[in-house]
Amino acid sequence: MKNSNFDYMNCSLAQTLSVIGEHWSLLIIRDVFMGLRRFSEFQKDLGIAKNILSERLKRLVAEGILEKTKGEAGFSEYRLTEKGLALQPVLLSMTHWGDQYKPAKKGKRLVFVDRASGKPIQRMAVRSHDGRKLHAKEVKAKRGSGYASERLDVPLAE
Amino acid sequence: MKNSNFDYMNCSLAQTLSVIGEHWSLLIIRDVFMGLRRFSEFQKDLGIAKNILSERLKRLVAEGILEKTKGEAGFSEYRLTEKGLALQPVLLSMTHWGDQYKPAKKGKRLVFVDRASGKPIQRMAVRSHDGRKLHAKEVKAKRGSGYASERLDVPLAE
DNA sequence: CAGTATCCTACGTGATACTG
DNA sequence: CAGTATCACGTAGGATACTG
Repeated sequence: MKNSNFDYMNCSLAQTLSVIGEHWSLLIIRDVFMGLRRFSEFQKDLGIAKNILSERLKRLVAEGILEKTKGEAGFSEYRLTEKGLALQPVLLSMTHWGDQYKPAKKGKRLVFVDRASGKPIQRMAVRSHDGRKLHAKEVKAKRGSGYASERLDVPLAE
Repeated sequence: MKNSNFDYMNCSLAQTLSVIGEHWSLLIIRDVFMGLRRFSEFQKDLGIAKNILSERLKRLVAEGILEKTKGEAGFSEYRLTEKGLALQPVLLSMTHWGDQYKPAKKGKRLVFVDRASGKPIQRMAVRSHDGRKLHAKEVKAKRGSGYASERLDVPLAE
């Protein structure tokens, strides 16, 4: 790839990929969602080289997805910002897809529950304005005001 | 990375990343969602090298995400299988995040609508069993029956 | 503990030429 | 049109040693 990011593409998906679409970033973010906070925890959990981890954390902080603070014990800690927390639908959509199409033999590896009720959350789904679940083929894309390229104007999943 | 995939990790997210977590795959899938079907269309739209595109398409077909058929004109066509269509929540979650945090100057690049009503779909959101939208911090992870590693057992976004 | 600094290797990628 | 076959390159990534 020319410059290893997709900024030049006028596409929100590509924009997102330029930030998190790289081998380690999403896994680090997942770890933070799972409650890991410290450099050594990420390193142990992921088996990632320290120089790479250092670089990735720096990048995620620079992107405003993580924030670095000093923990009680005086060690550095990384936590999700709101921008980072907003990635949860992405993580859960991917996890649900993996649950369905790349399942573990014995059942789901993780179950996500509503902290208040303890009941599992719904599967991530696309919903119409009035809340009905939509199948992929019921959705189509239209140009928005920010649409800038000469990309083919074809309906989504026609 | 040792083997460029994450199969060794007991994690549905990592499983999903091993299939689509690579620079071009998701963008190809997006193109198919947008209605592109042919090798030359992908190549032109993405500016990807032909050998790479060939390899990626082969992989996506092998994974059961795309299926290759002969179109009317005798040319090869690629279409999404149900497994591929099931990735729509992933794509839309990423797109919505990009819309919010990496916006185009003039507004949304694409708007996704319910084909029947023409009205925009809802933003992708995590929902409780009874349909309430949940904030990231209201969700926590619990071990499922397929949980197999000695990973730290920490709550999600505690 | 939480990194930084090097070195080295392998793989993803791009460019180009060729084929059925 | 839809690929395949090579080659050449850059950089992400791993390993290791070192530091505040």
